Amino acid sequence: MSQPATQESPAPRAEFAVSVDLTAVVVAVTDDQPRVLIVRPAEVSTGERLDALPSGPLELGHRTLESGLRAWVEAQARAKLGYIEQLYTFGDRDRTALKVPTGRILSIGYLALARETGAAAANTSWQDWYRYFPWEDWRRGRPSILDRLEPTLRAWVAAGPSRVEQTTRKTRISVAFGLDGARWSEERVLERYELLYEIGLAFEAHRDGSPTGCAQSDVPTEAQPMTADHRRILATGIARLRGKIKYRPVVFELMPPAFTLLQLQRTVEALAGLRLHKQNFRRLVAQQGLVEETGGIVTGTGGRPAREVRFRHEVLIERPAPGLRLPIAR
Amino acid sequence: MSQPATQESPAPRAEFAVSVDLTAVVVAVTDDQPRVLIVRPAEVSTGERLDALPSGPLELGHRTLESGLRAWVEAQARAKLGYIEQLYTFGDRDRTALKVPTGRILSIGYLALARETGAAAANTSWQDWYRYFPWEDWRRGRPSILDRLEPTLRAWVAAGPSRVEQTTRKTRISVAFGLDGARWSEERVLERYELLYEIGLAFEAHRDGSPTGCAQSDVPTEAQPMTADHRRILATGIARLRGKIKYRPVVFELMPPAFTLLQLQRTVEALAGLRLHKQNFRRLVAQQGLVEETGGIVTGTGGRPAREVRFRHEVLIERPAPGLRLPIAR
DNA sequence: TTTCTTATGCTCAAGATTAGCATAATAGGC
DNA sequence: GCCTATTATGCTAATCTTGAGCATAAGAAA
Repeated sequence: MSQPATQESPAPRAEFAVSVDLTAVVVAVTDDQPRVLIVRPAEVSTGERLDALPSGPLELGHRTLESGLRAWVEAQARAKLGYIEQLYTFGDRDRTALKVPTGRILSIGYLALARETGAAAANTSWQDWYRYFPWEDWRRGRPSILDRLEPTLRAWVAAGPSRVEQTTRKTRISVAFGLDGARWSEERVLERYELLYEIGLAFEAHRDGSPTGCAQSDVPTEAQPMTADHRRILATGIARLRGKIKYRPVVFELMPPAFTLLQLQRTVEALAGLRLHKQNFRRLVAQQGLVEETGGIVTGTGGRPAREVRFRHEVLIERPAPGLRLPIAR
Repeated sequence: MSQPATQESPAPRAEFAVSVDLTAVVVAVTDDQPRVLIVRPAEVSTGERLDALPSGPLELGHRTLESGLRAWVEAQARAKLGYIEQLYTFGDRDRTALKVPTGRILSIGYLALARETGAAAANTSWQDWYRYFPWEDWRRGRPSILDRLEPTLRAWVAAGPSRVEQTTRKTRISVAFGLDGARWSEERVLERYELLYEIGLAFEAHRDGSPTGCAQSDVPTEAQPMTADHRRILATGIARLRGKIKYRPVVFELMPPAFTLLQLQRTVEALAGLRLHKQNFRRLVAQQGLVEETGGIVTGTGGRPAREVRFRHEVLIERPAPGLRLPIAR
């Protein structure tokens, strides 16, 4: 056993070649659709042109990981990023089509929020994120693709090698996909994707040569795969964002400076993939003091004109961490 | 601008040497104190013997990052880890005493929960985490060290180069440290440490040669520093755990199989660094169905004997994701 | 036996949530 | 100009949740 790396250790030992990719999930909401910035690789070797997230290798010149990411994305998309947060670092040896016997590729995933600007740069485009996860959009009711996935999920449960394993599998699909009486939980995006990968219902599992529980022909064609582990990173980003909008005022990073309450609601609905109760949504926003009136009135909404509001930046100081509470003694 | 890394790209390019350290915050609670597994480096070169978290380099043999971490920690501490989750990946070029002009050290931090077993392995020990963050323990009221820190914080505010910057700084210290009427928020552990580092009230800032706003003599001596960026990783772990206990039943990973409600409360209090309201805490635990009676009675508590309870594992299936809710339309 | 300490049951008021109904104000078709 | 569809917004009743506390039970220590 070698010594742990400490302050006193010598220069980093290159046990093997590690290459670090900084990968971004850049989100915007336009026309009530959640969009993600996509890069189409210019080089085609296999004939497959898989969508990719903007990314690039960590370089010596990057002072911090975040500044490196910013540099790559801003160069590729010619857009300025606002809010950024790190998501997760992926480094499974076998979760890629590209097997490197002497090295390893790490992907450090980031979530960034932006406002879609008119023209995307060459080779980039904004894509509806439900293109990659059609089962995640419940705004018009339960997505029909779930009916097509369910038989394969059930078959995988039945194929469990033991009773105990079958029970475990049943619980997993019930909780993840809201089956057998369980409630759909919009935040379990990554859990669902990982389960589909494991079962073999994600194209990437077959591409990577991972062991799967079903045939490649069972993979639904309407769900677009992505290059490398990018769909996994995107799932992580969506899950994080869906969780975060509930306790931090991050939605406003996606809104124009002034907007109506319905626009705000539609944006949250687009992200959560759910319809929300209008009156209660408004009360929630009002009582938290998240917005203030600009004084403007927006007509042409097809009904009574709406008041125009803007984000109250003061809330960041006033109520910096809403969220849950412990029963604190005072 | 080079091409983004994609599935089709060749073997990873070693732009420069990247070495990846897997670092663990291993937490246990014993005698109502939150403890963290610490490694004392055997090699001493500078005369300083700084505490370190268990860690080791990512190696080719590690199938996943998590299994690599598990291997390192279990070898160093001779203990099995239970719950594990990834925290964050740190890679700031200049946040270490060790400047590597041709490479970079990444630290991937993990949080692991354990039960303290009798004897720690040689070179390892369990340390109270408030040894590194004495301002975080409010169980016996406001920690006095805050009185000693406050003048330097105020001086840093006053030293802001502009009125705007001074206001920003004032808000930052108020929110982070619960000054000027703001409420103490137990989750802002990392924010507080980062602010102290920036101001120069953390030893590590002086060690790293980072620009600081105060003299090294202002650094409080009762707060133990750590090697490399380990105190930053520990702060991240504490913050994550303090947040997580509110919406996931992770505390039970730290409890013995059977325990009393007061023991459970003291454990949560140890982690949160706060005193909790007893009756309300019990009601919370009861109404969520988190525990069930074992039938046992524990005497010798210094008062009326307590019922013995155990964690109800079924809750993981029944209520898989409590947390906040959006006003969903049904 | 008294006193202290902890365990546990119960209550009350305030606040937040869920699920509605009702009314106001515009656009568009006739 | 009038009716209707559509959206905006105000208001309410029932239900849950939370904060704070009182009262009693049952051991341990003096």
